[in-house]
Amino acid sequence: MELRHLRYFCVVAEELNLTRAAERLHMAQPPLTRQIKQLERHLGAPLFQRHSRGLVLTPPGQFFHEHALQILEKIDVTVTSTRHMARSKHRIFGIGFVPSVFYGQLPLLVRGLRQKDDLELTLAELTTVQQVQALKAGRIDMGFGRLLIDDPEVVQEVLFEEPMMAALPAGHALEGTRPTLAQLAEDHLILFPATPRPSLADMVLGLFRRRGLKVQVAQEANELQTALGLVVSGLGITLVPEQVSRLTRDGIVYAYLADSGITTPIICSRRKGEPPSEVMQAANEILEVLVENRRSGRYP
Amino acid sequence: MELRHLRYFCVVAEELNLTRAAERLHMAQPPLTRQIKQLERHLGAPLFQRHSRGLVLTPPGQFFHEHALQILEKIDVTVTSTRHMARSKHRIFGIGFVPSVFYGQLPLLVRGLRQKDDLELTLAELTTVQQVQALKAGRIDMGFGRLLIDDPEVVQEVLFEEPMMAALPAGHALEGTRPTLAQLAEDHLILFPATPRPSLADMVLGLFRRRGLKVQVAQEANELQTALGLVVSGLGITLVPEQVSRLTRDGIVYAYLADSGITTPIICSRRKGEPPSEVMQAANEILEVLVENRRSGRYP
DNA sequence: TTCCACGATACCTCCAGGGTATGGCAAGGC
DNA sequence: GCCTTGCCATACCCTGGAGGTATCGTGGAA
Repeated sequence: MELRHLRYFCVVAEELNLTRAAERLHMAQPPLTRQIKQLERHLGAPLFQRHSRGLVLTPPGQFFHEHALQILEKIDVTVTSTRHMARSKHRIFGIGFVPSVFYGQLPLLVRGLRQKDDLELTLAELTTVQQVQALKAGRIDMGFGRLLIDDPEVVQEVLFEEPMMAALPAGHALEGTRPTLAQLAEDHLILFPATPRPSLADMVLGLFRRRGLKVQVAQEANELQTALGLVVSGLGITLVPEQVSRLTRDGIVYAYLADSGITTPIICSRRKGEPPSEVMQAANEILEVLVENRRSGRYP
Repeated sequence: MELRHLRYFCVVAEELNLTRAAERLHMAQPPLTRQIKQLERHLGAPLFQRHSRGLVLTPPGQFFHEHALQILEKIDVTVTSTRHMARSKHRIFGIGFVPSVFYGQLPLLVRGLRQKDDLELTLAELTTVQQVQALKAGRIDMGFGRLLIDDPEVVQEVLFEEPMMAALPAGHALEGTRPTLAQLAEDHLILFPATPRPSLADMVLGLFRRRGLKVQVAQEANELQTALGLVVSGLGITLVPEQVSRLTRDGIVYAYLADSGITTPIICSRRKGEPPSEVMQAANEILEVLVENRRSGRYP
């Protein structure tokens, strides 16, 4: 499959007529028909129902159309940004983070670093795995995630272990108790983030799996707050880091777990063996203060 | 540019050696060199620095690598999901929504619909524009967004107008006041969601633009809570729908605006002229109750 | 019944992807 | 200092496949 397949498909999906789509694409109708058939063979899924006067998208065709558009859009954006970047001329300090660590002290680190002159920070939402890859490739300089990853080129430091709490719909039978993972496993689970993986979602699944507990995943959400919205909807329960519970939300109650040791680490990742730059030293100092504050319970 | 360019590029970026990359790709080294050069010409950006013993990624190359991997991954996922869907056999009621509407009553609509037997809901995070496209294509059946879009095939109903509030870092000079948009325009603005566009971000930009106010966008974030994290970081301020302020967060204060009429609509979009199915009727009834509750100030 | 719109197939052309051969450069080893 | 080696870039070549035209088959509209 090539991009031209996606491009051709999207135009056909919009026109629902191969002849008109071919005109838009400045090509003849028969080769377009063949390219669409080639795409369908590759996917092993019919994307259109053929009729004597035009086409109708099948449900898989509708699904594929939605995502093909997103893919083409992301490609456009990536190309444009890459071109833009090629014209830019300055060194930046890149920080990668998973969104769930942005509820605690990380914003204060960013605030501290921003007070330094002549430093441009870039912040990228990346999974921990992506952070490790990005560090190795030099795309970021520091990463904050939740998963321990064994990589000889990257050093990971556990800043602290954050307890996980259950997020339950208000009125849930377990409200006001300290539920066990076994009790929670009887409910449906809402996972976040949906993609990319592996992520905190997989860590959560691992918690249950290691205790021989089977869970039913009711839904996945991209954003943590969307997951909480789904909890309000009654689709199930979710597990969140403790800091998240500080944002009280209608329809949600949080509960500490009865099981001990149910924590998620906040992990700082750096490249191994790299003498720290001045910026990195400054970041490390700010981090030490933040970790000490967190350990001693001093919040801003 | 085709997908093979991205595939070749990613292998080269991993190996940093064209000869080894060619071996991995089961092709000869000279055509691989040409394909990479072709990609660089297309981008108008050098992706590698050449050395006598291998390559080094340039910063644009690093950036492009990160995104190319995401694109290829999304393609893989899309292909797999499309194949899976082709084997599936059932009709679903699809709801599209922008994340910021999931802080209010939408979760209750989902909860209500889930009580109906034999109904499978799918929930998709989509911009309002994407919702209109998805409705027309039959990919979803109802959408909840923030932008009015004139489309002859889609009916939009404004459920209610939600006031926008300023989210300020605690300690901000405007804390405890009712700031004007002009005052806010003097600060940096944090926008969300970053992509895709147009979205609530553009609606916010429009608020300032229509009053002849220029804003400086300090950063964009994908998630609303990440944007709030950036506010905590001191990067700037952001505007959020009123419902969001119910989640109090350390380091953030919310302020009603002095200007009147600064609201964001919650809009329900449906296909035009379609006789409502039983499910659609049920959804409409639940919505009416929710809207009435919201108007009369009765919260659950 | 006839006409037309439309997608699918058969056959054809030619270009671009991938091949081999080879050159140039620089780092490493002796 | 010289030779060897690793590696990327260019020149030239071949052929498979993308895209072309011609035409057929089907079904809806007039």
